[in-house]
Amino acid sequence: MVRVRFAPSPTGYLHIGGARTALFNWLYARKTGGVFVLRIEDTDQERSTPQSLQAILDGLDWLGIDWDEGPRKGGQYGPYTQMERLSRYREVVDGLIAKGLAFRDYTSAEELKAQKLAFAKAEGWSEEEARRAGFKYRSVWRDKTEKLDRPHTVRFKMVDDAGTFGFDDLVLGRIDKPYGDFDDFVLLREDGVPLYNLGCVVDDHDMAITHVGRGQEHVNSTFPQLLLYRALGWTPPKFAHFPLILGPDREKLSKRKHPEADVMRHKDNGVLPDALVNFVMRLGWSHGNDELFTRSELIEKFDFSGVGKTSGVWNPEKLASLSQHWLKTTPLEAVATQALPFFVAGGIPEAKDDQKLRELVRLLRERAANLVELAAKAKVFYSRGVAVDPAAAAKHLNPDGKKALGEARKILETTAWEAPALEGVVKTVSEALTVGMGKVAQPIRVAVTGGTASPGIGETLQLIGRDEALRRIDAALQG
RNA sequence: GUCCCCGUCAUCUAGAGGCCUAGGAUGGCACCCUUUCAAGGUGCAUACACGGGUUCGAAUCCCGUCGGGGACACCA
Repeated sequence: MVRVRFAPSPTGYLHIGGARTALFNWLYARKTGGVFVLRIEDTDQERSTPQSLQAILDGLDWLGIDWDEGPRKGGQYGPYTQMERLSRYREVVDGLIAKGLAFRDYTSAEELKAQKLAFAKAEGWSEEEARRAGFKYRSVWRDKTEKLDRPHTVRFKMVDDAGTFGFDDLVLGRIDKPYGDFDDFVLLREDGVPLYNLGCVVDDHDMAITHVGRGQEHVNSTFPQLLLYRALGWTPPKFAHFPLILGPDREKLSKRKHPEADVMRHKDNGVLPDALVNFVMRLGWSHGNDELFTRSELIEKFDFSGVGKTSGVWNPEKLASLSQHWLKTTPLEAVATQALPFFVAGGIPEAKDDQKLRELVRLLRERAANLVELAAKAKVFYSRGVAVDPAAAAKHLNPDGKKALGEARKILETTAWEAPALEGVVKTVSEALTVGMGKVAQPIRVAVTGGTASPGIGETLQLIGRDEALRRIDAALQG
């Protein structure tokens, strides 16, 4: 039974990279009939907030990623929030200490920092560069067993071995590193709260996780984790490290530098969740030459073997293109429902979930890349009167244009107000005046919409409504 | 700096030694369609980072160089 997890820390909104990690894992669970666990890694007390947790849950909900165990759901392996599992970490750590595989380190943070600095100085590094001076920490307490009544961390006693160790990554292949590359790393802080490596390993084991899929930034932390599994006598899960998503500047997509890193920003931009999912999937995963995937196709086709190794750069044009595609192909009802808030927010407070909304969505979604654009184009169908673009007027409401418009107005007066009949008026007038249909349709379009671009003129007139359309034409004739 | 990962069109990628005069998608350009816009159709331009090997044959395997990214916390 496959059991995978997504383990965000609630320190901000749902990040695009996190969302894709969640997606890959979720897809794998759904494909294999396995279980998708949502675990909250809230051990960073400084930064974790309930609001962030909510934001992450909202993001997953919006994307349509549901979990089988975790917050709101429960499950037999709970609790699924790390701060509720403190006693378990303590228990595991005590066992490690008893076996001499971990130790209490009474070195204070200040002392440690001083050691680092001294080392850096000896190596010729400046104070700012101390963290990358290559300092490998071996505590003076690592072989001592006494228990003092003083604040201490618990550290893993790094194995001293000249050799290397490693693992077979499902996407990267074999990776090995020397033991000497690692510190006596911290398991438990002074306050008894676990660090990432400990919490992650204990929880993945306790929750019976079979596959750990995460971003490539975690490759290096896999090594200490591997050692922990060994020390605890547990079998490690399989690991799959996914390539990173880079911003347009080719650096890792970060909340700080890249606004597009926020999943919900795309919702606000009027992108459909299926479009964002499709886009983000193709960043780092492929299935032959396929580009478009429905949710069920993704479930059917996803596999870690299709995940690539190279980081992908965010491509807004492609997102826009996919956004438009999904806008056009998603069932009309669903699009209309999602469009309504954008109408209201976009200056059409009177918009309702009615026939008019659906008709507008049907016509306008062919011409918009997202719901924001769609709502903007819909505005003219609700307003009283319309502001005519001067450039459009100059081009199409010249004397010839007005003549055609006047002719059309006369016939419109007695025409049944339905798209096909209204469309026919254009033809009638163009034949009567022996001019092209564009010479008739464009003046009408400019008169009733204020601009040169709109859906078919018949549909446009019908949706604006007889009275309002004639009123706008009269205004244009007089202008 | 050290270690790890990666390196095919501008971008996302297909490609598992001959199927490749390297394919698809997005973007760009042109044309077609056309009452506008959009969509759609057709076509064009643009890539195997570089240098050595291995092989009858390399985008595919090996080595080196260069380039990019990531990790180096009592963050995750």
